[in-house]
Amino acid sequence: MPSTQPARGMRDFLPADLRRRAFVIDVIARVYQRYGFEPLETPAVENIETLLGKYGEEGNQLIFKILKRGEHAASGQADLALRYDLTVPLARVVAEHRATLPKFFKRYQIQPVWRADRPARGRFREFYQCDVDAIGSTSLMVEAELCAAASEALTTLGFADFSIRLNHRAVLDGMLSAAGVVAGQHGDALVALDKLDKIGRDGVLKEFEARGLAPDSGERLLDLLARIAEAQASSLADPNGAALHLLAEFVGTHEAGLRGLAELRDLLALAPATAAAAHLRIDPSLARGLSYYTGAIVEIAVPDLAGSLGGGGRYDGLVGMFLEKGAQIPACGFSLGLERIIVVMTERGMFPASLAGSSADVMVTVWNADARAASLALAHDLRAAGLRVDVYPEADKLGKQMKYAASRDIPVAAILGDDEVATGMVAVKDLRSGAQVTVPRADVAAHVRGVVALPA
RNA sequence: GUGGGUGUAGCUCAAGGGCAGAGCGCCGGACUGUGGCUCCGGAAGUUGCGGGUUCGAAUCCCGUCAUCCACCCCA
Repeated sequence: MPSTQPARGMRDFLPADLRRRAFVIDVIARVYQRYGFEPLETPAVENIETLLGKYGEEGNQLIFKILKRGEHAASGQADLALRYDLTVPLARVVAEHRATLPKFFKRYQIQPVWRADRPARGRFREFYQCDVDAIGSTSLMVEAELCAAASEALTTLGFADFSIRLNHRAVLDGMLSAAGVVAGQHGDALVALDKLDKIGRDGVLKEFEARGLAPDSGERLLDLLARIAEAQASSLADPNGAALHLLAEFVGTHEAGLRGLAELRDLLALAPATAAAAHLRIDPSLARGLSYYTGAIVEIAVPDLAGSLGGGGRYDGLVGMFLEKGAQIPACGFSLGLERIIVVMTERGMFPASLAGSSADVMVTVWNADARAASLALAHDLRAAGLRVDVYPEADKLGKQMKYAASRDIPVAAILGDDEVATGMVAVKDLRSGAQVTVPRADVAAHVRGVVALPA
């Protein structure tokens, strides 16, 4: 007998799970829509060349590959793959439809992605991302609106204590160059630096050594980060300004670094007018793993989760990888991780109590075989009146039917027995209070509404 | 990918070489027109799977799969 468990890292979503997921997705989608983003869906499967080389070395290995079919099946070669994120498929779509899409294309996309990763707490092999991206503009207005949209989505869900860590790839370049890290080793240095909050100062220095980086470069970078953290803590009125000041000192005349700092200043100047205002925090140690980012990068953190709730950034070169040589279309996007949000909301008890409710407002009982049609007819009328109605499917003993309704948390039973049919009445029982009244058949819907406190 | 924990009834868990158990749930009855409370009875397990040690294995050993935790990485 085959196992009844879903494949490793995959999950079945039972009704109670799905209600919570649908609630979160609905909140996020509505906020995205309010910011003028349009819906998009793309296939689960992409040609493998579409995905390869877009995510960096780690990413390439985590792509779920689909072997060639037919006579090539034995070769182990893959020509298709499950999508790894929603950003690369978007870049492909933008390149494919660039002639007809609006000049500034703003889309949101809430779909599953797949990674051949080892499952862990809050981490799965199939999981949903909630992406918003704006294509076609290099303006920092775009970053500001994306941060605002993500902030508003989280705030609407009930999060108050999140921070949006903010950095810039060009600033990182400037920092590393100023610290004496040669261009070819920037990636290694970033990976090490990114772990500062987990492994501490000494851990980062060891990483530098392990990766063949000059120890004094590491020292200088760590000193800078420590000075910035200190300055942020002591300038509560303007921690971001203090951080930018120190970064500017350190970066000196590095051209890209100066450009990045100017962009961060620009973004911070725009943010006070948005929902992201209180949440943005310059964090010079933020690097992010994906290789396609070119400008501002952000990540959302909450205190009680090791990983992030979401992240994003500017990727002005990605769409160009699907275009004729030299062509480029600027883009910037943000992704909220549905699973992470649900984990934290569940732990904190943030879901509204109404989500735990039942699947039906009322259950119609079935007296005996002859009464089956009468019960269906009653259910039909109640449904026409807008109620959610379950009909017990068999003519079991009434006690069993009541027990079933109670076990499903259905608040009302409509009992249609011989006596009721003969007199044109229906017995309506409130299963929560035990109160039962017999009302004329025509009044059942109104009465049930009253019992479950629905508006007429 | 690394290290560790755990797999026994539908669920939560006992039994640590000598007859596989409890609570909850489920089914039937006390109550043939009414759930929750009570009482009585019942069904239910190849102890994850495969091998080994032993007179005898849920228990010890090896392997394997699943799952959880901490790392690595990420959403």
